[in-house]
Amino acid sequence: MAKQVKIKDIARMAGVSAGTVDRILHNRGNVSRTSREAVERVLSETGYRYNIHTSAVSLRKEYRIVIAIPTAIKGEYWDSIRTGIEHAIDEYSDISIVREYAYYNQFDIYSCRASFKSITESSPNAVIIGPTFASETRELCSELDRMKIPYAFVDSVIDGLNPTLSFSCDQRTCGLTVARLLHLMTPGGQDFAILSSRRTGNERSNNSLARKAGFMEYFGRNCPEKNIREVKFSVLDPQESERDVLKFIEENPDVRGIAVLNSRGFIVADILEKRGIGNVSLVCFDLTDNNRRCISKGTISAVICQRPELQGFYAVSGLIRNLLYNQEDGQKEHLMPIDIIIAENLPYYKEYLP
Amino acid sequence: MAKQVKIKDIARMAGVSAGTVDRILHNRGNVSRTSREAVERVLSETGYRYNIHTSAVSLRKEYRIVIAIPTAIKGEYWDSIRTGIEHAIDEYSDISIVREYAYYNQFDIYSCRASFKSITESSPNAVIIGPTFASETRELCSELDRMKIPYAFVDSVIDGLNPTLSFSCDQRTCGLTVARLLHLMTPGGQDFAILSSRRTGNERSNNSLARKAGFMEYFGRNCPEKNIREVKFSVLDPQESERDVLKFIEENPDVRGIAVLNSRGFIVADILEKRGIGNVSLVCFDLTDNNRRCISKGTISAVICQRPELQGFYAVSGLIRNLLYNQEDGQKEHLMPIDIIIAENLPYYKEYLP
DNA sequence: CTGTTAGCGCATTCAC
DNA sequence: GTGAATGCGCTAACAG
Repeated sequence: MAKQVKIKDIARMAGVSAGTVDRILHNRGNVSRTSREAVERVLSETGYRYNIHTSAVSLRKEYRIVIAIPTAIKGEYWDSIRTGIEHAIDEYSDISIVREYAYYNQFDIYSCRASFKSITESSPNAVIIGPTFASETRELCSELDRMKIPYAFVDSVIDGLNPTLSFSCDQRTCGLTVARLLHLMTPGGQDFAILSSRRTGNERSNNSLARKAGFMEYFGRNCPEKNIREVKFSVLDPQESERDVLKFIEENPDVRGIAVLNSRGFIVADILEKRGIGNVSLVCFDLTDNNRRCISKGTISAVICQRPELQGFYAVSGLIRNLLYNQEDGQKEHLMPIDIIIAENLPYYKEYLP
Repeated sequence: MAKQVKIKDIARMAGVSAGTVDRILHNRGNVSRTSREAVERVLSETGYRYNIHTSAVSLRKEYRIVIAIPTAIKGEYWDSIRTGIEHAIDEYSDISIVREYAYYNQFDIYSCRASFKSITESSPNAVIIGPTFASETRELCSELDRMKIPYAFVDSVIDGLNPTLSFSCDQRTCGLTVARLLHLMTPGGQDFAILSSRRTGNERSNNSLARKAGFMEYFGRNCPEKNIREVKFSVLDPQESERDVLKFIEENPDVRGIAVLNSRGFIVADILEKRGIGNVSLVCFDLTDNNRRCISKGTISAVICQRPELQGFYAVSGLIRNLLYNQEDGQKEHLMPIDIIIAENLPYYKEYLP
């Protein structure tokens, strides 16, 4: 039963006017110590929370949010993040939000630099960053810090930076989970493999390392006798992919379980299917359209989903809360749930409903 | 870029006043056919959506929502639903919502009748129902229909009724998923078992049947050679439970995988652990505190989670939207995702974050 | 430094 | 059947 008390009430109770209370609530300065103390006391006594609706009504500014993420190709990982972002902007359509995408090519550091440069030049009200290149991101963030522009990370976090908010999964735990699933999905398997992408520049390299560490940790702890092979394959050139994968399979006929520690599991699945190799189980990351197709078909056994849509959604809503209501209170680093998708629960999987 | 246009704009464009537009928007009658048509045309042309904030501000009514669910014991299934409900009410604290719980004992049909009777007598603005007893629920709903009170189902749905909203999982698919997990978790297992609760009255009986059907369907389709035993055990009297479970294990030494098609998996897990029976894997439903403990410990292999908190949350928010904004548009029946929880992804599992 | 005041967009009387 | 007028709680500009 909080929320009855209004700004006028606490003004009266503190013996000041509504304007003063408002100044205090928004750290807008120009308030005497005595007033501030009186008001703050009443504030905490009453547990005042202002009405988000009336607040939004009065506060009729326009906010510009720039989103700096790798190019979002329909049905792929970054597109899910984008979907969540759009969803949030739509949900908050009562507040004027202008969003601008500053896409960059995750394999091209120059495109990243160009994109990041344009951001600080346009001085937006907030930024959402899908960090790929560490040092470029660092530079961008230190500039944003200087300009006092809030920013949120999605997908992953760069060490040593201090974003307003971040949304990502614990990648070591993802690796553990993948290992567990692969182990389960490969009854009697003795040899396992990690396939990772060759030539992906810096692509989420932190993520990949942590995933691998988790994966190895699982097998080291639970079945040190298993052999874990590792090989890189091309994810850009289909012919090369096929050659890489088939060569690996030929040379390692005892491998029965393959983990692809990125979202490109479908590439491997499609190759194996095409060649009629059906006795190998496959686990990978991210519920992209292609992976979805392979799970239904059974050529991928399981996928780890990091709730990319929700990451995007929360990044926007969190930044809006920060901009509108200075809500710094909450947690800053959010570790998302790690979802497990198999053929059975795929049909009903979605990240939000209404 | 919708949402620029306001009520005054469309009033002007239709050559009427704001009041008339409002009457049309809220089906409040007293409006001429010509006006209505003019306005509706402009409305659809502009894709008008009114501002949820200003709307909420003006619309300063108090709403009473009654929640009729089985008694929520801390850390158990219905308590998660309750948590989601509370969370939503808190989130909507800007709108005056009074909630009243009409708990009933899910094993006592008389308590259910009494609880349901009190509901219609108090004529609330909306009702959330966790349906257990089918015919009692039917009666309640037909009364609510008559009184034109919107109601939402959580956890499950009763056939032939027409709730404003419903949130539940597809139980057959849950059964399939449990079967798949149990199959995976029990390498080399030949005999499997379903343990279900004895003496639970009508407890979610529809759910149980559908779950079992899904479970049997999986094994029938994928490994018809496996034997599926079935036995009931007490979930109320610990001594009796123990006797039931141990007797079953003794008589069926070849069973290596047990599915408990309700949330009481921990009871079986604890008994097995106590007796040092470690070679049996166990899969059950719902991430209760007890099940959580058993998953961490490894005495339960996997759990299916039906996002009860989100069910509660969405039931409230959906009803509020219905009450405030007559938003009948959206989908009515919502089938929740089916989450798979194992030891690895348990630590980060949560239903919402910020 | 402080109090007063004019809206924000919408819902709802209340005269016409 | 209709339009003008009032107020919701809060913000921000302005006058002191």
